Amino acid sequence: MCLFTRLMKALSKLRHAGLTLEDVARIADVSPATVSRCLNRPETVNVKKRERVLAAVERLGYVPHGAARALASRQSRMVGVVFPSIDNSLFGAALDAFQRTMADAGYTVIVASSAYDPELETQHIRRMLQSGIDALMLVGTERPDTTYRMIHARNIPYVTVWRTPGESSHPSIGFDNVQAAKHLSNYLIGLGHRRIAFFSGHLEHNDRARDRLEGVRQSHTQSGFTFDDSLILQRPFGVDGGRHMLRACTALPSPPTAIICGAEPFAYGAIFEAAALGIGVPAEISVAAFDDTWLAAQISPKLTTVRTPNLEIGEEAARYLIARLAGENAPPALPLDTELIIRESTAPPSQPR
Amino acid sequence: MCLFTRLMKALSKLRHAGLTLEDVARIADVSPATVSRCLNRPETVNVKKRERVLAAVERLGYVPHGAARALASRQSRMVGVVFPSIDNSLFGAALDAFQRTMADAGYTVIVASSAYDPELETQHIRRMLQSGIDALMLVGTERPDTTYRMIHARNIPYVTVWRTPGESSHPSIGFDNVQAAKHLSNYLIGLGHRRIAFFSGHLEHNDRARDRLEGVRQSHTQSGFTFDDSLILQRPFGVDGGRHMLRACTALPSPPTAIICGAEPFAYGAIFEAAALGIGVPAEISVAAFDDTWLAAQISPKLTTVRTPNLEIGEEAARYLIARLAGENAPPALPLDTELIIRESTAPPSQPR
DNA sequence: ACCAGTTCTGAAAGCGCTTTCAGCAATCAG
DNA sequence: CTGATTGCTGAAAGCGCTTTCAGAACTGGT
Repeated sequence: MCLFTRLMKALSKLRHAGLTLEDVARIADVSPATVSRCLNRPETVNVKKRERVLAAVERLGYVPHGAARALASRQSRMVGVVFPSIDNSLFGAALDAFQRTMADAGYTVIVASSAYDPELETQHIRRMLQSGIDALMLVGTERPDTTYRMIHARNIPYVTVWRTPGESSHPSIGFDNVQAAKHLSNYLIGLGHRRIAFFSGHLEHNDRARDRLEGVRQSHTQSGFTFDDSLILQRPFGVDGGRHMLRACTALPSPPTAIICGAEPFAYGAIFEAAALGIGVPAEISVAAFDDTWLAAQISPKLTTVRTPNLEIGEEAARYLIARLAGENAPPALPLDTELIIRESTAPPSQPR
Repeated sequence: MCLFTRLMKALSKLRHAGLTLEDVARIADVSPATVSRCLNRPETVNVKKRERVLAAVERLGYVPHGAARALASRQSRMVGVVFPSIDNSLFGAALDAFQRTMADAGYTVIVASSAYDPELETQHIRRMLQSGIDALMLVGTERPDTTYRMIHARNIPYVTVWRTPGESSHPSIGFDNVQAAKHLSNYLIGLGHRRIAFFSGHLEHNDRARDRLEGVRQSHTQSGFTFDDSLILQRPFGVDGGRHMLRACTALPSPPTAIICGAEPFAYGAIFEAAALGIGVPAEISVAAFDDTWLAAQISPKLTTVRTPNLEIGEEAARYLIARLAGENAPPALPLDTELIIRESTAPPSQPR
């Protein structure tokens, strides 16, 4: 029996290549249960014994086995994030902040990128649920009911970001896209613009973009103007999309005098292309956008844009989930503020009509 | 006993809020072992029985419990990545590719950002090892021996990226930073430049940056010129660093005629600041860099830069790890190619001496 | 010196899955 | 028709940890 046990232990060593809690227990001359307690709720263990155990842990370089821990305690201390894209400083900033806050609370973050593909998103969510994540963060609220059912079935806290709680029934941390867009549009209308184009990625699977468009619409209506739907352009996300759309809309019989870009890369593209075409910004056409990523204040002309609280979103989302995970019934944070930052890319139209 | 069992089951349901493999087994009228086999090695199960089981899985919406699986099978199907920064399209692209390739092979990716802080990196690695990752990807090879020992102790495959195998004894996927820098420097020297500045982030914890500097040095030596160490500037990573360094070095008594930026954001900063200062690029000073991220070809003047295979690095690293995980003793891929892309930001110096 | 109350501790029972192993049935060679 | 082989299957033994529970070891009040 003793031989057998030893053999098994040796074998286990070979495969696992790591110490078990039992090894630590033996060295510290306590029971495995006590070692476990030292690691999880140290205050419940006699101080002398605790020191002995921790010393043994240190000396052996023992690292607990996460899966075993997760299985026994029913929590993995991992949280999942599915973002439309991570190769984008917008989400990058939020992710960074989220990750940092989570790490401070002892959680590990799993990330996946859905590439703006709803089906891929579902797949990632399923895989993460399966990995046993304790919580989940998603962008926007638009996704099939079946997906939400999957999440509810696991009964874990989750949070959607980049929109406000008001805009859906899901716990949500973000800002009011409609208001932000309305504010920007009002500013442009105030400058005298009457033909405003809206540059966007595909609206179909992007509730944030649709919200922003809605804000532009409302701004027009409430100012007594009509928004020309033919000035809504859609292209794949990226600078090139912006270049294309600028070319397309300057070629129109009655071109717009201002452009609102649903995302900043479109604005860069528009400004770069305008420069290449010899079209003055803002002299001949004004350009404005959302997000205020690092480039906005660097290019020339400096971009008028709506600063969105990207970092804060990541941080608040983490804080909310941590609170839920701790059993607190915290409400999701209030809507965060956006700020219209007026720089050089917007001006009154050259020939006001 | 039966009552007790039932009670336990019910309780488990409440907490886990999910089906167990046993539930599926009961519905499909087979043993749990068979269900497990259906999920893992379906070909070993009689086809009729298998269909019955899979139907039950489908019908119940059963999702296996990852931690239990990991514990029993000794593999978590998760791989870890620690990057210096994820809010950076450089690493973003690689991460995206890595993640996609890994997902296709059924692996989940855990990411953490070390913010270029070696201590934070160690901490993240420890945490990931603890989470039970099956493999690990790290940037560069410079880190304490203790960290590598931790990894070896777990006996999991790992790969370092952004350098070539030759540059260290660790499995490595990337390109030859020294050669790439030498090539770029040679080009500048060939144009007639004799005073070349090197803009860099902190060299201390960045082997890639040091390699690039080394390449610039070698290029000078082999061309018979001496590289002026006082032209090595270091600032925190980012556009602002580039702006500062440009200002600093144009104020020098004998300013450089060309700048090599160890990372692209410095080049953007330099070009933006030069524009603000009315310094002509490349008329008065040439600017070149590494990485060829999306912005390089968009700004004006278009940036001369070394295209680095960011995406390929992510993909190849994933492929390598997948092969190792499958038990193949694959060697890490060959060094990847870089390409000097000559655009508009470099030209012969105005007054060659 | 004794008992109630308090603090700690170790034994043991799982957590939900994989995997080994023995056994049964079906198949095949002789 | 027999014995050996093959293909599938279910029982059962863990994987390495947490957590419950009962009891040991103290504490202080009387």
